[in-house]
Amino acid sequence: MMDLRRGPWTVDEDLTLINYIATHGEGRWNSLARSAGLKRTGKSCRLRWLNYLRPDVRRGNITLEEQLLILELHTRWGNRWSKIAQYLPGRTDNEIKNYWRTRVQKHAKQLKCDVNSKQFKDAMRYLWMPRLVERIQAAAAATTTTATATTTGINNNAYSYNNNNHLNNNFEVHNGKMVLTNTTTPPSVMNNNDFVGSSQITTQSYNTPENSSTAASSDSFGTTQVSPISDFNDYNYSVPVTSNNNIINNPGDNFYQPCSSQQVSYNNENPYYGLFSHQQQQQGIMDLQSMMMVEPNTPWMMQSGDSSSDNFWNVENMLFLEQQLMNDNM
DNA sequence: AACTACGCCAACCGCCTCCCA
DNA sequence: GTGGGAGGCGGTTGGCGTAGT
Repeated sequence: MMDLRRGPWTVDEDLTLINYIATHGEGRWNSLARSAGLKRTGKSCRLRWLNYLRPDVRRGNITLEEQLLILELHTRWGNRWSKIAQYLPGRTDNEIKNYWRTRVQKHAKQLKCDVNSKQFKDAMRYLWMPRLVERIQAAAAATTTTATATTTGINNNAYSYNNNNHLNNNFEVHNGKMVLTNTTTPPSVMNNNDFVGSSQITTQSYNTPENSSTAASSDSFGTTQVSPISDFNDYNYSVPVTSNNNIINNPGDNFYQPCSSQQVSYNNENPYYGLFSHQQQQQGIMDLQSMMMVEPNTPWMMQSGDSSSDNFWNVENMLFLEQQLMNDNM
């Protein structure tokens, strides 16, 4: 009650908390705070641990792949930050929430529309997300020219407690397809309904650095079973479409698709292939054009060459998008 | 150099649910 | 059944760094 500290944590406090948890484990945060001699509330200790000190917390910029995933998952679940965070290993709900508020809402502000408005959601779907896919592809293409990537099924992703040596991507590209991978503990509360529709959920060992070299199958090795609930490895990331390429607005169980040769993928001719139906593309571009017409010099019309990581609606993109739609018409 | 505006993000707050006595 | 504690979650705030003037 008395003499409780607030505000930023000191290095000493951090070390005290880390050492205490290393010895006694986490949980029962109020008594933990008292026992460890920290003049903090249990809540404060819990938050500090989960959002900052936890060994597997991932720091640094949100990658393109993560941005894409956040946008997609937010369209499904809204502000369910903790649920979204479950799909971005190493990222905290706080971090994702901050990303959304600072970056995404900034764009909505630039567009002079509400972040929850149809206008803005269309802008995300028809501009931002395709642009992200395109950039991810471009980056992947650059990578694959220097590396001989093979697709054999399960990836060997070592589960690691080293902050900098894991979790760099939830996606990898194999044979030109975005493949959702998971390199750490899958969501502990995930159930099958959250995930794959028709495909079989299998269990999988998550590997310590010691056994990572033997992780090329879904067999259990009997070592360090972290949370073998569902197999995150080797799922294509794609915007789900029906057989006639109509986008599934609420993908539900079909969102993450298992790898298969029939998987809709992106190609060089039309990066938006499989993303949106022709009608939706038409409607989307018309909506966006009408937005642009209102105020042609709105600040979100960035100049090309701006390399801002989340700048997606520059003149180049708009022209490119329009060109693609015109080609589609022919 | 000084000041201001703005973006980022760690931390806090309040409400809710769950669990257990 | 119920009251209280613990933990979880989403919204909000405030401090710090930096870019702009």
